[in-house]
Amino acid sequence: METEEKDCSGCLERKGIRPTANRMLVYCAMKRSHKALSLGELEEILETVDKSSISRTLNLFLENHLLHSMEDGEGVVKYELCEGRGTCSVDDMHPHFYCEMCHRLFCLKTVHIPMVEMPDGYVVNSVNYMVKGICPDCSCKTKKPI
Amino acid sequence: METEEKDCSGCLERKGIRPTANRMLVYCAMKRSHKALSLGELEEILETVDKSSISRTLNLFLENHLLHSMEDGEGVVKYELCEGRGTCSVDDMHPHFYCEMCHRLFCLKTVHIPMVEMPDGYVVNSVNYMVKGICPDCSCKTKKPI
DNA sequence: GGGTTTTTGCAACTTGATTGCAAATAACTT
DNA sequence: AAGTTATTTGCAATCAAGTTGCAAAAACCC
Repeated sequence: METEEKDCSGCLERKGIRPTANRMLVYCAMKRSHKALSLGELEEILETVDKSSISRTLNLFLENHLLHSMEDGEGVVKYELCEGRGTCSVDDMHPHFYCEMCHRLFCLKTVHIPMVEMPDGYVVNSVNYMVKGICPDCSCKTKKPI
Repeated sequence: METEEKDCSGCLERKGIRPTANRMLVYCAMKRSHKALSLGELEEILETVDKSSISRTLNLFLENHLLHSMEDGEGVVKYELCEGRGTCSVDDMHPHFYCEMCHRLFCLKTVHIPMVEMPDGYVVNSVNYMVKGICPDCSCKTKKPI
């Protein structure tokens, strides 16, 4: 078994997830892609794995806090592996930027999400900070004369 | 015409939107509900208005910055009227909390969204701060013995 | 009132995602 | 190692949110 695969199966087993071939493919694909992926995007990458299996795998990973999800600005859910080994602490997360012009989603990995103080009684599992607007590429294309 | 309706039509006209009967119904429904609503929820409230008309109305309002949208944590888009008169500035917005147990969405109107510093070139139009976890109702129900 | 534009409702469609079920695979037991 | 059970997978069907084409209705403008 190659090292990448061995790494993956370790990560899954540590969470009590049986590392089947499909699950490792999903995990590795997400690890290799350094951005958030949707079910549809994973389907394109993993031609051999059925959509429904990917869907079930993602939900399994989600339940076991192996990844977190966010919506991409147009109603599509995207998934991203948690950085910290397993626990998806709020500090690990970064804001996302959705460009309303080119409809791309950017990970702002250099920016830290400030945590707000929650009213009593709320248990926080994850935080999504989504900024919408115009990305650098599009904003310079559309620069209006002043 | 009742005062509520007159208010609504004024708000729409100020934005250059013709205040038709349906549009006023949508606007008033959102004003009366003090939480974010989805297309489906509006459809239930406004039995007389067709889904497609509501959808077109929401998109029209969105384009004219009369409301802002966010995703509710399960891939459904929710809409909320902008607070400030018309301009939906980032300061007007509040975080939302999605309970992973009861699947409800809470508006944390007392909490202010901290603005992060964006890398150069990004034009910010809106910010969504979405916290996911367990709400007070559910967390006390599921309190585990220590 | 007559002509034009805008809005609306209906039905059909698109798309992302989930589910039922039987076949395939893996795990367990003796 | 064979038989038994449990888990996972692929396929097709289904669900649900949202949008679109189009003709009828309503509003607008002389």
